[in-house]
Amino acid sequence: MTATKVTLKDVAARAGVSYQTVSKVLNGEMQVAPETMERIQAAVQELGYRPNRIARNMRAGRSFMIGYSWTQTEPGQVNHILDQFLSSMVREAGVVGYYVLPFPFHEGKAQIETYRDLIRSGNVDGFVLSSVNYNDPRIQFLLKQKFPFVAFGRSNPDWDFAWVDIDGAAGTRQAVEYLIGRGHRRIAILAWPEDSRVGNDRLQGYLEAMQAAHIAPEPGYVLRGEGTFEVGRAMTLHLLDLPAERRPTAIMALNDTMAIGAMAAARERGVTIGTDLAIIGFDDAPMAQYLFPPLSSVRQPIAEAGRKCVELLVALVEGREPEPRHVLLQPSLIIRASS
Amino acid sequence: MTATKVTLKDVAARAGVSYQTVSKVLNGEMQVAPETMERIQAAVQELGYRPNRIARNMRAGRSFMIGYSWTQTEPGQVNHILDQFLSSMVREAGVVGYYVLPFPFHEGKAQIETYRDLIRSGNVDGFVLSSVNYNDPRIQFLLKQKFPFVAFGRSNPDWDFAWVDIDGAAGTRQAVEYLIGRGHRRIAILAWPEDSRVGNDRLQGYLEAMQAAHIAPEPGYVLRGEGTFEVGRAMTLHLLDLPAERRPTAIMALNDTMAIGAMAAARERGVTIGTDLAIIGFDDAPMAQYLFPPLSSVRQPIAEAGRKCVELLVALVEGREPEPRHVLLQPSLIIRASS
DNA sequence: ATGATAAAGGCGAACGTTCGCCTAGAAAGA
DNA sequence: TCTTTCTAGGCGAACGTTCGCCTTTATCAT
Repeated sequence: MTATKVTLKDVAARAGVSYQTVSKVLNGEMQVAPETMERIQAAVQELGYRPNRIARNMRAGRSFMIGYSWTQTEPGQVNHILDQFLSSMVREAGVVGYYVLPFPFHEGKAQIETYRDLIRSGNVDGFVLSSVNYNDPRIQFLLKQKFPFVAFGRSNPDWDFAWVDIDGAAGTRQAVEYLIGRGHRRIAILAWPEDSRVGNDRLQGYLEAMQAAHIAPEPGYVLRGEGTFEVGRAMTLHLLDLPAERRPTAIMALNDTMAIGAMAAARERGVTIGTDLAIIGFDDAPMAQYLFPPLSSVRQPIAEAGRKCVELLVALVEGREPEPRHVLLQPSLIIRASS
Repeated sequence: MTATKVTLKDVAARAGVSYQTVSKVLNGEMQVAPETMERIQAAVQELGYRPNRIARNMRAGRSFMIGYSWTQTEPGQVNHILDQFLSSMVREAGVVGYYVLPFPFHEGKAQIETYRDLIRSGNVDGFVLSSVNYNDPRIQFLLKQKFPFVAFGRSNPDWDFAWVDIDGAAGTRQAVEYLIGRGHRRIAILAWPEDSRVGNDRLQGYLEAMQAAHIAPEPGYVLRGEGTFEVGRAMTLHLLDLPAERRPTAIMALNDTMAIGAMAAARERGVTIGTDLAIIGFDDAPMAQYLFPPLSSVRQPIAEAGRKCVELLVALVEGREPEPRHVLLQPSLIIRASS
């Protein structure tokens, strides 16, 4: 039916005014006689006019697009984050007249080239970065280019840029405090390699909680490795094979996948989870509640983070100083039968 | 540094030709003297020129964007599909010069309005639909508008449109055949409500496999309900509480969430999964391998589906007839300890 | 009556491309 | 020598907006 695109000129012709007038009226930039107003609105309705976004962007000299790219998880890993994070960004962006543009993730040098190309071709007005780590080359590049971006996650402390993050230390601290409150003293932590900023943050919360409770940190209780099921399982087997007086009574894992590995190890050693050994994970993966026993975990306000990223970025893009420039969101501890 | 946008005119000025000539040379639509060619290429390099995508689209009268929207899962549900599906679409689209535009999902009448707006504003050249079901209003609308789209999933048989789907019946059939091969005769299925096209497809595979093995379909073995943990658990409790001679020895669930509910029920009744009761799920959720015991499941080639959707859609958008017009991908059975 | 002011709306230009047609000069054929 | 045919490249126009400035007519105070 209305197959052909309807433009300002079509509306103008029908309303009997110039097309520029229609534009101004629709944008509320002009006073017109009430009857003219009505004629224009009627024409818009009848023809089903919508401003052409491309032409509008062309004129505006920008794209009203937010670039976003994510590291695809290996098969077998979950990205339960993406759905919530992206959905909330898309929604929030829509409210303020933007869209989110997902683009392919590339490793290595090609990655920066991708960002450069998107900037040069005018494809995006700004970026949201995720999977941020120390010395992130994207941050380095975008700072140098003075191109607007918001990082979901922190990086080097001496770099100044807008970020949104979840307070990983607070999450772990809360969990460990809970364990201490339940009488645990021998609490081990399954941590990540030292080059992980997120891992170090979360580990920090453990150290703080232990110190606050005046529990001397047993050196062998901080284990580091990749955050996989296998690593979590192996670490836990090692812990459970310690002599009885040094064997931990609780294990904090920096993500649920490791926690599930820990659960498998406990099962193998005939240790009852929840009574003999408390286990708490991090992320509150959707499956956590269905495990046996259901896994306690630290839940992150992902949707809120997505909203905030967009909010800060749009401010930057439009030349306003975002207030505040850094957002640290609080996770919450979800207690289930595993602890 | 190169903060200001560099345009064709900048390149042209530096190369000493008209900007239209630069355009044609870069698009390979014109023969020029080798030295001119070199000068142009040098200028492009030195200035870091990239064609402005908005202007290009403006001229082309289209957006080179593929609209995509998905139903956000309730908290507690997993969307492990999204990561793979979207990533593969984005990648494939990039290869052929398109981007994927995610837009907010709306329920009810507002949904069609969203699609209509995207079309009228020239925001997208076509759509990929997911979560398709019978009588899908989006399909109805887009067919009437003659606007290009590809559905990931089938709908009413008498509607003619391009789709990509995963052969759910084949997946279930394979799984049930496997169970029969292992000697099971009393096989129950945790199915979905009758208004689910996907659910009916998958159920069909069960019926076919049973019939092919000449196993009379026990009426009480086909249970229907929402695909949640709780429903799966309740159905399984019911099955396990049947008198011994009618109690099933195997359960096929139409998704992993129900299968996990079934596992919980078995545990509650002291039934050993894998020996006393075989359980097979569907989807091969990332967690399936880490459950206890690891859950057998039907894995779907999601990334391949995403690629195919884009491939078909781009053909439609560019006026070619996609060949073939329907793609039915085969899932594969992953056997683990639960069966 | 006269000039100032406001209200209502018109008009040209520009954003950065691509497309189609045109032209100047050189080479080639008659 | 004159016409034709290439070759290399130029030029105007258009896509659909928005923006700034201008014009016309009516209104008002002096």
